[in-house]
This record gives sequence, C-alpha cells and structure tokens, in this order.
Amino acid sequence: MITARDVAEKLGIAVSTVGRAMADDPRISAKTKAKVRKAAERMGYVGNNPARVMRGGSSKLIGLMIPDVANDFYGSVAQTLSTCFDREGYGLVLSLTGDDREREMRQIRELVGARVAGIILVPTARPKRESKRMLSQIAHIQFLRRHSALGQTWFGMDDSAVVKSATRYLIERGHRHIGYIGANDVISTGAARANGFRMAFSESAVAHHPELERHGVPTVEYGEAAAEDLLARARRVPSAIITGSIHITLGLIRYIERAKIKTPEQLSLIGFGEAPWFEWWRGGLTTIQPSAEDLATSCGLWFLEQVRKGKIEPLPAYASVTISKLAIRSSVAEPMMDRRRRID
Amino acid sequence: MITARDVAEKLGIAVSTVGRAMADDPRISAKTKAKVRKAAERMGYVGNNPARVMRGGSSKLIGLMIPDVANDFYGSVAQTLSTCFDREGYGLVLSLTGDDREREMRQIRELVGARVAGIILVPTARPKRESKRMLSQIAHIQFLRRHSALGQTWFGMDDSAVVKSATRYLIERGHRHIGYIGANDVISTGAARANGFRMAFSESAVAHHPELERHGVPTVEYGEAAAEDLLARARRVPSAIITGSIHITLGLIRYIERAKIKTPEQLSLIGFGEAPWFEWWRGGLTTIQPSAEDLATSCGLWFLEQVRKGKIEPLPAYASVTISKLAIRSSVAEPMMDRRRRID
DNA sequence: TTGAAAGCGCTAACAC
DNA sequence: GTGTTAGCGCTTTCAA
Repeated sequence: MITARDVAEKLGIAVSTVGRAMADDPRISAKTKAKVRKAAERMGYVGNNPARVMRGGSSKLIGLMIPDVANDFYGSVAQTLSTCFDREGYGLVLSLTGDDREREMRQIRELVGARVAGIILVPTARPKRESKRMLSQIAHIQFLRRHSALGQTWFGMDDSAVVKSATRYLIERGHRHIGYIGANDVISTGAARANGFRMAFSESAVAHHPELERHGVPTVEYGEAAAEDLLARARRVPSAIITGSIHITLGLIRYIERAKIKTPEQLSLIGFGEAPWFEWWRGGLTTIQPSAEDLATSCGLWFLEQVRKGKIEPLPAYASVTISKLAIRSSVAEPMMDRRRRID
Repeated sequence: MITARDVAEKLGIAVSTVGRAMADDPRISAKTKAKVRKAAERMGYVGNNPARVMRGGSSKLIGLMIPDVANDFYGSVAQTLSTCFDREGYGLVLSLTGDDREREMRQIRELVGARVAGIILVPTARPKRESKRMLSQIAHIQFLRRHSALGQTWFGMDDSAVVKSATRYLIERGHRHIGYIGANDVISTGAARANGFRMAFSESAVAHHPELERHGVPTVEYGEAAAEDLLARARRVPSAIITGSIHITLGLIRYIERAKIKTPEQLSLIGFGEAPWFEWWRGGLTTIQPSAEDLATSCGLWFLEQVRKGKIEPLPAYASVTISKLAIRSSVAEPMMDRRRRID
C-alpha cells in the first residue's frame, strides 16, 4: 500500500512536505500542494489512520453498542447515527451486545483496543465492574438506559411520562383491568416505564392491580410468553394491554396473531416503538412512539461536538430527554359492556 | 491510557516480555505470564490495535457497505455479520452508501484509510473509477449485487430463478396482465430479476406486455409512485403485481394502503423480502424470500476465512448463490372473472 | 527464558 | 517554504 514516503520519493521532496500538503498546511506553496495532490491521487495514496492515531490523533471511529440491530427502532438509530457521523468524517463501529454483560464487556474491550474516539451505548442491565472501569478511560455516553455508575452523560426519552399518559388514555376509555408487560426493573427504562404505569393509577383513583404486571427480559420470546400468561388468567382478565418495550410488543403481536384474538373487540392494545407497519396492522396499532431519529440525532450531534473538542473522560454531566408521543390509531376500544359490569 | 511499557516498568521487566506474555508466547515461563497478566488486568491495560496494525498486523475490523440499515433485510444482514465477526474477534464498521456513488467512494476511502482487513459491499449502480481502484488495494467481496469490474468474488441469490418461479405462480393461477416493479437494469440484481420475470412468459407461451414493467431506483418513494402509475392505466390494468426489491415492496404497500385497494380481491400481490409482519399483513403477504441470515452467514464465514489466512487482493474468484424461496401466503387469488373474460 | 533495539507511517518541533 | 528528526506503542529479529 502506498505511503507518504512513496509519494515523497517519487516527487523528490520530503515526507513532511507531503504530509503538510495533504493537510492543507498554510506554509506550503500552492504549487507544491497541487503537485503533491496530483501525485497522491495518481498513485492512489490514502493516509494511514492507525499511524495518525499512534501519533496522538483521534481515531475518527465511534463505537455504537446496542442490544441488536434487526428491528426498526435500533435500525433507525444506527442509520441516523451512521449518517450523522459520516458527514463529519467519522466511521461507526457497530457492536451488538445481545443484552449480555459478558459480550458487552468483550465488545468494550475491542472498542478500547481499537482506540475509538468514543462510545455510545445502551448498557445491559448490570454491566460488569470491568466494563465500568474500561469505560472510564474513554469518552462515552449512555443512550436510552442509564446507570449512574457509568457516568453522568445520558440521552434518553420521557419513559415514565409517556407510559403514564398512555395508561391514562386507557383508564379514561373505561378500562379497569389493564395489563402491562415490560422490561425488568434492573433495566433503567424498564423501571421508569413501569413506574409511569403505576402513577397513572395513583393519580386517577382507579385501583392498580399488581398481578396484571409482567416484567422480564425484553425479548420477543418473553413478550409472547407473558402475553399468553396474562390472558390465561381465570379472573381479572385484562381488557387492555400496554407494552413497555419494542421486542415485547412484537412478542405480544405474535401471540395475538397465533391465538387469533380479536383486537380491539376482545382486547385493546397499546404497543411500544415505531415501525412503518404499525400503521397498517389490523387498521392501525396505537403506540407509544419514541422518535428514534430525533433521539439519535441529538445524541449524535452532541457527542460529535464533545469528541471533536477532544474532550476526554469524564464528559460534562448532561441529560437530555426527548419527548415521545402517543400515536393514536385503532387498537383501543372501550371494554366490552358485559365484561365491564362483571368487573366493577 | 496504559501502555505495555507502563506494565513493564511497574514489573521491572522489558516491554517485549510483556508483549510476549500477553500473546501467550511459548518461550515465556508460566510464572512470568501469570505475573504480567495480573498486572495488566489490575492496571487496566488494553493493547493498542492501531499500533499493531502499524507493525504490519491486520486490523481486526471489517467494513460493511450497504445502501441503508433501517429495514428488516439489511438490518438482519448487519446483525448476522456483526455476530459472526464478533465470535472471531473482528469488529464491524458500518458504512451506508444511500446508493449514492459519491458517498460510496468517500466511504471506501474512509475504510481504506482505517486500514480495515476487508470490505463486504453492496455496490451502487455505477461505482466510480476511483472506487474501483481503491477496492483493488484491499480484500473485498461483493454482496447481492455484482460488477465484474469490482472483482470476481460474489455472494448473492438466485435472482432470476426465484422471480421466474413467482411469475409462473401467477400465470398458473390465471393472471395474464402482471405488473412488475423493480430496480433499474444498471443494478445487477435489477437486471437479473427483470429477466426472470420475462423468462416466465417466454417459457409459458403467455404474452408478455413490456408496458406493465416499471424500473427505477429501488426506494420506497419510487415503489409508491410506480404502483400508482401502473394502476392508473386505462387498459390492461394489471390484475397482479410482483416487486423486485424490498424498498419497492414497502412503497407498493404504502400505495395500496393509501388508495385503499382490496387485496387479493382487486389485486394480487407478490412482494420481495423478509419481514416478520409480512406474515400478518392482511392475512399474509406472499413474498419472494431471500434469507438474509443464510446469505450473510455464508458470506461472512467465507470472507473471514480469507481474511484470516491473510489473503490479499485479489481474493480467489468465487461465486455463491443462496437459494430463495417463495413464501406462499394469502395475497394472491385468481383474477376476477369479468376481468379475465375482458382480457383474453 | 528474557532483554535491547529497530522500524511500521505519520506529524510536529525544530532547523535552515 | 521546505527538510530533518524524534517518537507514538507495538512486535520481531537478534543477542545474551
């Protein structure tokens, strides 16, 4: 592979001159610059970033650690961030944790080893001590989920507030037995969203039934199983279900389709997340809708700014909350009369 | 950040010993290895990959260049490859081209600059000359689409065959006016799939109507516009439509939903791609289904093997075709009788 | 079994 | 305006 030295020798000048010309150093004459540029172009010279990094430069690479990328939400996040970074000449290293702390730790090690300029991460439920220590050596920012032990820099959404308003929406429509399926409390968003769910009841003087809550690992499989479990109840069968995670929403839908449950006649639904097809599913799935693009854009721009300023750990403490909306479509109806009578 | 020298000094030994111990060199005594490992662990030492690369090592980073990542197909591809690479200690650099050749060229330059070990790419319609030249310096493999000018290494699918069989499926069900919306012929998969469409007619002695074909850039917007255009015809309105791209399928569905067209009563449909919700959309969308996982897995494993063997350009000429299937669901019916009479 | 030293490609400090 | 040189952190001879 062609090096700056090759270009220099071909032109009979010094390597440093080549370097300066390529970096558009003001001390170099326009004539030399043109000469160097042309030769570099012709010879197919592309600067060696690892060498630059070793000299103390920043790596132009940013790590993104997310649970997975095969769904609309994280897909959009990756898409938005990659595009955002690309505009500033930064590349995106994609690390998938699978929500597994061991894998998370290995990935952090890889990223630190690659000397990325920074890391944006959706932390797992309980990051390992080693992960924390490694992160403390490198500029990083938490996305969506948050652990105070991982730093004070976080971009997230209004988890509690939006779930509360979705729950209130159901209560106002007459639902009294509302099921909730969400992530475990060890995940910060899981705790916040469940909390929003409960707050809606305490603020409305309608009884909250803890036995209608289900919490677990946010996967499609868990969502499907929890939905089945919740609807198999002998009494206080929920007339509506709210989900607090994208994967769980997919699992719930999978179950509803499998069990051929009529919505919203037999069951009202409020899903979580953002996918084009939610608009079409059975005439439209009402969802709690965080904006992946807004969230990722604000996070990406802010982070780039810090990285470019050469900010090292710790980054300034900063919390940004992106407001979500409740996209009202057709999956919520009033509960069936007979059932409501029986219940109240 | 802690270096090998720091560890060496703390232990009063030479850097080379530290390096060898970390690399599990057989010449180093077990005792020394243990000592070094423990110190490294305690001090939070993580080897500097850029430095290794400069020494001549490989970078443990592989570039993936795809048009976008915010859809189920490419999302799965990225997911599968990232997981596959991770197991072997390789990281994935995600570059999105947006199907734009300028952006593609810049991204290639970035990847070459980062000295990635190799590149897996879905090339744009007409890569720039400069892109070709840069790629010739680095191990790379084409994915899905293929340009002979970019090398002889390719992993793709049975584009022509599967579209042919899907078309035949419609013909056998009595459809005579079948619309096709696919990518431009400058994209290799676009040409191959359109070809399969035409072959189905020539093999079945049913007239092929070129005016029912639409070709353009494979985007949601184009798919939506082409669908509208195709269904606005005064005569020979298609009784069925096949799509030859994921994005175009999404655009077609968007139009069908917007125009409130009944499927399959008014129009039969065969989509392209793989998304969980295709199974549910209006009782099930029949689709041409390439397996993103299979495709990505075979490509990833083969490529890793080459990269690990330290293979440089040109990679051995190799073409692998992953077989797709036609997932038959409920979006195809026989054409309406009156229309069929009128047509024949 | 371990140490010393060279050198990968680049940039920045210091000449001239 | 351009050249010379040192050194980033690592691995790999070559010595011991």
